[in-house]
Amino acid sequence: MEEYVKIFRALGEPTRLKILRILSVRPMYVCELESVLKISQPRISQHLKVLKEASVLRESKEAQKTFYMINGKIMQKAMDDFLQFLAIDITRLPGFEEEALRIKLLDSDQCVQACKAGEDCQCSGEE
Amino acid sequence: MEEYVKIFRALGEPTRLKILRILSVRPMYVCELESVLKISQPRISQHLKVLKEASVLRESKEAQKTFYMINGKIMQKAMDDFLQFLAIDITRLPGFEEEALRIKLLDSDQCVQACKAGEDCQCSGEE
DNA sequence: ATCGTATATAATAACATTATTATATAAGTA
DNA sequence: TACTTATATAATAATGTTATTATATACGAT
Repeated sequence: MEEYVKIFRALGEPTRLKILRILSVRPMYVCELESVLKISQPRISQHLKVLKEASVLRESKEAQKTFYMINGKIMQKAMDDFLQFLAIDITRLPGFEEEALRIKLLDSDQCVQACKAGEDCQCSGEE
Repeated sequence: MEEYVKIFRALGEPTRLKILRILSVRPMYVCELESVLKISQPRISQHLKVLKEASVLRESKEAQKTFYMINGKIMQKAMDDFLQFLAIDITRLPGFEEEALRIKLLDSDQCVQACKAGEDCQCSGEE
């Protein structure tokens, strides 16, 4: 799940989306991005780092320059995988063991049964 | 673009992804979520609000209870649209007029020409 | 070696997000 | 009406993110 958090968080920021949109025209050097975006170089470098760490971008060092390009397939794949992650049977999902159990218990859970039937509902603080 | 920022930011948070994953088992009342997640009710309500404002969730009020469910199609659509947004010709993209122009100028831009040729490169601070 | 260029990193200030605690609203019940 | 329940909202403290300014690294050229 952390994978999805990382990629969505990387994408959920306007400057980074802008960088991404520009790099999708063609791969660029940092100095080219600077020239296109008209924002400071450290700001660009930091955002590039976040995108790179989320595997959205790849870099290619050329002497003292760095060439950045989109990892297009990884983005498509992450989104497909994410929709799968939502669709798959929760009992098979590592990290959701307790939640899966509690959902099962919901239906036999007095409090929630009552809740669903429109009776008293005090579902918190138990266990 | 703000649309994408909003939805990705909403998805880029572990508690919210967890909520989403659980609601994808089936729609639930807030009190059920509380029971499954074992986290505080205001915390859940606040995250539900963020997800709702990103159109990822819909709610249905039933008396004093609120039933939350996933807006599955909107998520699929947002992701498709996003990949389109990256693929479309940038000169046709509202909000990217200046950037499109500067990319065009890149190739006629002395500084960047030099940069690409491996000569001196001082692409910032101009204009 | 020294200098300049391209990029990265560190430190910091400004700002935003998250979780908690306390309180408000709104609906059903006695 | 007063009481309880379900949920939302407000205020706050703790934490994380972003932008800036300053500095470091690493490479090429002189």
